[in-house]
Amino acid sequence: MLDIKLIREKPDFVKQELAKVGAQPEAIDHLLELDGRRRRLQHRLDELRAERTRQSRELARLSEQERESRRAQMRELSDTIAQGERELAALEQEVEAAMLELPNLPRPYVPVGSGEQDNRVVRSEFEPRKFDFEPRPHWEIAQRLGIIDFERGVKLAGTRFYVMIGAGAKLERALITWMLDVKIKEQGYVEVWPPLMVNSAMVLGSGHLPKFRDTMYRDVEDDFWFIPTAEVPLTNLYAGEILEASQLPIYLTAYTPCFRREKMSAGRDVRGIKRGHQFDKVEMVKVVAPEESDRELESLVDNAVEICRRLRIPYRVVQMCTGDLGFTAAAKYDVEMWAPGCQEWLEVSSCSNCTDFQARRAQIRFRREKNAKPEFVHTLNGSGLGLPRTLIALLENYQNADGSVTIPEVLRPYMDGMTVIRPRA
RNA sequence: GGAGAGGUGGCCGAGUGGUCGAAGGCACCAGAUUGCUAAUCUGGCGUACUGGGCAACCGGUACCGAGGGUUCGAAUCCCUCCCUCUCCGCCA
Repeated sequence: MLDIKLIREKPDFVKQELAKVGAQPEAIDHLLELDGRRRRLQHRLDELRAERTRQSRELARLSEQERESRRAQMRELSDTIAQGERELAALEQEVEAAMLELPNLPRPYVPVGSGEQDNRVVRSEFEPRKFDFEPRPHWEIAQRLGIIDFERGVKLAGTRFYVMIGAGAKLERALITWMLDVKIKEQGYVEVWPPLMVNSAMVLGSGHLPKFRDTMYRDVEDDFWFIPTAEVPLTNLYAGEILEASQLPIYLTAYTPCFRREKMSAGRDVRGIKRGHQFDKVEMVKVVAPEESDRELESLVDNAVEICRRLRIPYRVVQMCTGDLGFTAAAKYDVEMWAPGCQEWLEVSSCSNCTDFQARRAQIRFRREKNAKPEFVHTLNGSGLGLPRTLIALLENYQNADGSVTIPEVLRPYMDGMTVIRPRA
């Protein structure tokens, strides 16, 4: 959510920034009109209520007969107020709804652009491996090894589901545990095991509601939403709270399954494990003081990249232009791994500085000093990393001519010393 | 799922229709004071919106789990819901 005061004071600036991210600047005019009506009504109501309180207190001192004589007129005043309150509530809801639809504004240093084609590769490492055979796509590798069963996944749940079996399941678990260990032991994150379902206030706080309602699974009986990412529970961990400056920065990490309907991507990436309805992810979230967030984004990217480096898989970091920031991000970097089988760069992490956008929605604040005014924190999030795509890159980069897959060195201790996954007899 | 108890400011805790945003205590902050860690005194000490000073301030309104209702007036009465605790039932 944006700051309504900023919109009131610098509407032209806000419009200009919204245009950069591809939003409709006209929404601001409508919003200002609503907001003006809301404020005028609120002011009139405040005066009426003050008047009622004054008169009510007067009545308290009068005799029953005197009271009776003024009751009708008091009632009229009360009715006027009640009607105004209903109008105000409706207006407030309209303003709120309009505010919730506005995306975040970009940081000043983000390159202006209209879409993917304007993104910039800012760094990369490792040359793509030269194969002396035709590298296979991961679904072929996995099927030959018998570590991913696509047919039975469909049988159990439906399309976009798969089953990992034997060394595949173990490799998934090894990746999760290893990534968490790096986050916790080396990068200063606190491990969290959050609920996988949250209530609607939390999904609103993270910015997934109302706009991305259709992309999430939910329980129809109760107010439960399956998390599309651990960003939701982690960012909301301190929702509604006022933190002390000494508590910041807060670094959180969690491994969780994530659930997505993928309705908007119907028909895309249907092969393999690139885009499932359920997938594993190790997530990182930072809660920081506003002046730190730009710097913290850089280190968040470093934290994600470190996983790629240790796996020794070719990767690149892409800086998103204003047109590709998405709804909540004010600045964003994607980390992509090269998949030689699929012949594409796979987004394994997306690191965002959400500035105070989520903090406003979720009311996460902090005090610089004991009796200082509360200020909104800045929140950041990034994958560290997404499992399926990391696994794709791993299988495709570490495949051998005979169909076996070498296990990266860093993972061997987590695989009971296994060095190669070979086809099952 | 059933029965009972309860949800008040950072915490504890009063308040059962009328100057209650809410006593008191603790904690915290500022100052004063006592020549030791510490004690004592005074003052301050919620959030949001809003009007004015357009700054350190002064005023208005809202908020006592949430939402409705009764009333001239509700933290206080009524209804619904949510949550916590205790007991019972059920269950992985």
